[in-house]
Amino acid sequence: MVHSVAVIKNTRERIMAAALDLFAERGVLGTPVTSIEAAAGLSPGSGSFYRHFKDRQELLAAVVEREITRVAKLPVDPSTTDGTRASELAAQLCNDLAFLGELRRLIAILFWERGKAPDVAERVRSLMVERGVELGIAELLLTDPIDVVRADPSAASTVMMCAMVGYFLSMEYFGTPPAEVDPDRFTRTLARLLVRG
Amino acid sequence: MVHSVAVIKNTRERIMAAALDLFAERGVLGTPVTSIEAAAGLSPGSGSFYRHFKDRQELLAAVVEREITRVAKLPVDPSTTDGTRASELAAQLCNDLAFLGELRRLIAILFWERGKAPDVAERVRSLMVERGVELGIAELLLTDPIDVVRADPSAASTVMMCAMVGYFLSMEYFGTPPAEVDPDRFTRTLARLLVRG
DNA sequence: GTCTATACGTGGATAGAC
DNA sequence: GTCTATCCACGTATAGAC
Repeated sequence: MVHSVAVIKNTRERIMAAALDLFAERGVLGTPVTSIEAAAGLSPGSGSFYRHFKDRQELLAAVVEREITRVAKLPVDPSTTDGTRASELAAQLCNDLAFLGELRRLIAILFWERGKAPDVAERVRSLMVERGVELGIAELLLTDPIDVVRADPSAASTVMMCAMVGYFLSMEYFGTPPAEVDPDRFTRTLARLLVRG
Repeated sequence: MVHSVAVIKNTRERIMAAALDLFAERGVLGTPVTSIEAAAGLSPGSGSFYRHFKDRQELLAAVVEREITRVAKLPVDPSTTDGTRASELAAQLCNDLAFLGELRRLIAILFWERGKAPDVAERVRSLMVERGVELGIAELLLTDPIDVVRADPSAASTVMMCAMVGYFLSMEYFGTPPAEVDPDRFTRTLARLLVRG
């Protein structure tokens, strides 16, 4: 029974896809429903949007939920987490940078929404931490750690995470890192500060 | 000749002071002129605002300019930059964290304005970099540096700056650092990763 | 399910009295 | 220099035809 399933993605999908980009780019307040309609191929100003969502807030919630789910399901690029050498950690950090790239829109929306959505902030934060710190990296740091890491492993993890987040956000919001250092040099240097070899 | 100078700060000042906070808190788009008037003790909805500024954009420019000037003039808390020991760097980093605190509103406005004000982004960025990296810290790192720092000093500086910025922004936007690490532990650990002793 | 048309509210900005 | 009053643009949201 085929029921002639629509070949073209249905409108609800197109609205969500368009809104994700627009919300990340201009913020929720900065993207009127009219422009969402336009971006979704609907006539701007017609209330066609409202056949699919109650209002902009409901759309926002749906979009964020969907994107969190998508990102959470992304496979954890392994890159051999068994050894302890700096080059392996550097590779792991490169993966983490890519993961932050996937979180880009969510982070942008979060920043636009500032205090307005503490629950979203918390969920995005734990996505970052779980992926970046808990899952593999912490153990990597704990394998034959240097003195500083041994002295306070969670502080060292925090430094690592903050450096990554700071680098990523500098790129996103300043258009460039504090100095002119490319991702490869950055992750390599960070890794060498944290582990032996 | 006293000319009876106004004891109460004049309205233009009050508007700018109010706007700085409101813009940082809710963004420019998120703070109607009416609310600026209210916050400045004027009747909201009266156009009294427009006797002092042409429009909101002009106000924004004035406010940002003024705040950049204020922050740039802040004295560079010295905290003895002569030695090379980790505790001294940590102290310096604590000062830097305080300095980022002074930049708080500018950074917030910058984030709200995203791509809209690349010139402001550049100026805030250089305020950060000049204060944090160029001015004292770079030399500190170069005095009897550890291998990693010697190998690529500007990459190491970048890691340091990014860690600081990442820590600061995590506090501001997530309400907490990636893990529960207070500023003191954070700066101490970061310092120990970067210098001998 | 999308359109045209429209009612309504909020906020930007000006006019003119005081 | 601040007020009241007002105009206008824009965006939200609904009604009803197709």
